[in-house]
Amino acid sequence: MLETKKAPATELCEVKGIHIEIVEDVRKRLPDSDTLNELAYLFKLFGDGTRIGILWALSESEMCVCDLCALLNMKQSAISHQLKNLKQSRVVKARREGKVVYYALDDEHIRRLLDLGMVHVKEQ
Amino acid sequence: MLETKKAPATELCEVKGIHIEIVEDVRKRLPDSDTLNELAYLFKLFGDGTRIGILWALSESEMCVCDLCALLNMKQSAISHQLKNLKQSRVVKARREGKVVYYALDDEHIRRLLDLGMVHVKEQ
DNA sequence: TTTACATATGAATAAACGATCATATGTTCA
DNA sequence: TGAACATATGATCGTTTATTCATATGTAAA
Repeated sequence: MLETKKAPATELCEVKGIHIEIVEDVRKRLPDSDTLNELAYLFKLFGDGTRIGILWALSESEMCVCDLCALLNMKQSAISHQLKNLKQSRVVKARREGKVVYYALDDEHIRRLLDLGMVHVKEQ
Repeated sequence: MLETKKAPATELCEVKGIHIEIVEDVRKRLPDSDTLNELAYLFKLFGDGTRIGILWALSESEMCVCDLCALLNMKQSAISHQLKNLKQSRVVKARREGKVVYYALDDEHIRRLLDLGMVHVKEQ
């Protein structure tokens, strides 16, 4: 095992970049970082087993909180907490009927995202 | 503020479920939990600011690691670690040319996922 | 107006995660 | 063969996050 030579190449790497033209060109077309973070946050909501279970279930049928608990075998408060997150980002919507609150996917994009993701998973 | 009555309604809730038929019907159509977890993991990969930056950049152009470092202003090892995660799930692919490794999106589904997610973000 | 049920929520905690540092590996060229 | 560069990776660490518990809120029926 060798000792490091002298100066860390790492620092320079970031600054130099290999293909300045490409980097600058892509930078122009990159959404601003707020937008990218919003996008990341949307996907993060899909990126958890419990939440993806909720979403897939709701893509099949509107369901109340207790239905989701039973289906996914999770505590009621866990489901409620996650539904709150999903609702805040308009991924699901809620409708109260007496004591019961029914949840559903907010729009068709959500279903299409689920389907498209599944295509990638299924194609091995 | 009231004291709790007697027995926790919470436990029963999970078992009872309000709409047994719906729950059982949805259960039949729900993918098995391994598949759902794979799907969640795929979305989780999209659910981070650095990785979504990488992915959006690669949707514009093939780029090497140093290009991505410069573009996103991140340390080389951070980028490399994330590229490893993305590669493991076949979200990106790598091509070596001498010392330089070029990364690109693995297939068209990835680009479509990005676009579809952005539609949701943009429509306020 | 209590009781029971359905849902929501704050606090606490353990687990997962991303960035960093140090260093290793792989490649080219002198 | 050794110096320089590009990339990869293991270990560490601070932060984030999902779940749980306890309890609050909201609603309906007795």
